[in-house]
Amino acid sequence: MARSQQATPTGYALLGLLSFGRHLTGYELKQFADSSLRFFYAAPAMSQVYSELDKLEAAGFVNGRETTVGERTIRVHSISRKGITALRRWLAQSPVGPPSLKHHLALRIFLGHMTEPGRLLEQVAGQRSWCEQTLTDLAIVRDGLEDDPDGRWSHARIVADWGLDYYRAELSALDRLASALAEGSPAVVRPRT
Amino acid sequence: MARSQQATPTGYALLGLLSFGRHLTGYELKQFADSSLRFFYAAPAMSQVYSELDKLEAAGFVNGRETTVGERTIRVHSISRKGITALRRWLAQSPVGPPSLKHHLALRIFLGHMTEPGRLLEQVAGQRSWCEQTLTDLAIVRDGLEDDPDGRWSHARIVADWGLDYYRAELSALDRLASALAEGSPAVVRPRT
DNA sequence: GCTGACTATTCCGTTTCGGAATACTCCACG
DNA sequence: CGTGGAGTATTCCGAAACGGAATAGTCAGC
Repeated sequence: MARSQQATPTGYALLGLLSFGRHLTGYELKQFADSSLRFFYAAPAMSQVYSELDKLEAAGFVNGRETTVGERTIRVHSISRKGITALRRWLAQSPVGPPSLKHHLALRIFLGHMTEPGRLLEQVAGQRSWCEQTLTDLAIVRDGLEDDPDGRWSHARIVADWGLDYYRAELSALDRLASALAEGSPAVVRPRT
Repeated sequence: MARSQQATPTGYALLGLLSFGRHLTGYELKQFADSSLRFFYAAPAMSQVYSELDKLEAAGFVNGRETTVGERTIRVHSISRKGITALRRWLAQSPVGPPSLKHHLALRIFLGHMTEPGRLLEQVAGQRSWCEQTLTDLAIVRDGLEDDPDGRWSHARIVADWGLDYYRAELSALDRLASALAEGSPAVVRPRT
């Protein structure tokens, strides 16, 4: 029976989205991920959403129901009782790894000896505006969670607030970074090796 | 000639490590990554270090030299002139994507409606101690960069300082997270702040 | 001379990414 | 109406990244 025991972390993340109780197509699930997971857990690729759904369904964790809309048949997914159990177990038992971060800008700075200082500052500025954008996007999401009669989204609110903290800190770290670079650069007339 | 044009991001990251001028085995390169990249750019798997080195060498970006040590032949790698050019070009031209983050703890919180509150707080505490550990590790690395006669590590210092900011912020966000959770579930007594 | 930690490399299967291809739906505009 | 473009829904494919285990030599200490 129990096929490959467990789903993959991404599988559980998607299962978790379904645990909010909605019945979603792969496409809708992807949209949901893009407006929630994306702020703290790199949203999976479209293709992966579908392949995970297949696997989750094979494991009996989600139920897929086909519906016909005009010419085409679409597949709507919901979490199964078995899926709920599996998810609970995973949440309770699987070790929580350290966050994994790929900070492309930090890599650029680290290798700053191979770059013109001006370019570096541009890149920091670019990052800064991305960060501001993300912050406003998140603020909008957070506001949308205000109206929550049955308390289903209370943890989502906590995470959103955490995210606001996180991105605000990111922003100010970016500013300090910019100063540090500006301080260091003008003095440094470097002969390129 | 030019095989697949460019290396992969991880390839460039490793090439960047070699750009500090040392001649390293795959193993040493991995160690170097583990003590530098790891703080801001998930260090690549051992296996990947070797496969990237192969690709970089095939592209002419690194020179591999075999040396014999007793019974075995080891391969020492250094960046080539062509590699330096390629790296510079990549740093100057490739767009700097947004940081990609997989915050496993945040996912757990987000799905908190499927978990016991106590378990959640434990997980936050676990994350907190990981974070403290990382912070002290990074502080040690940062100290080691103090002695830098030829200024080669000046950007590394800037990144290290940025990282200290980053992880300190992470830590306090974690504490606020813990309070938010504790508030929501009054049953639980909060451990020391 | 043995043992165990460290150095060095390779292999293999799975997970994840990313983008393109396909095709239907629905609405707005002429 | 009817057509075209934005949005919905799914699939395919190849490349990138991960992770852990297997193999094997080196070197120190006992």
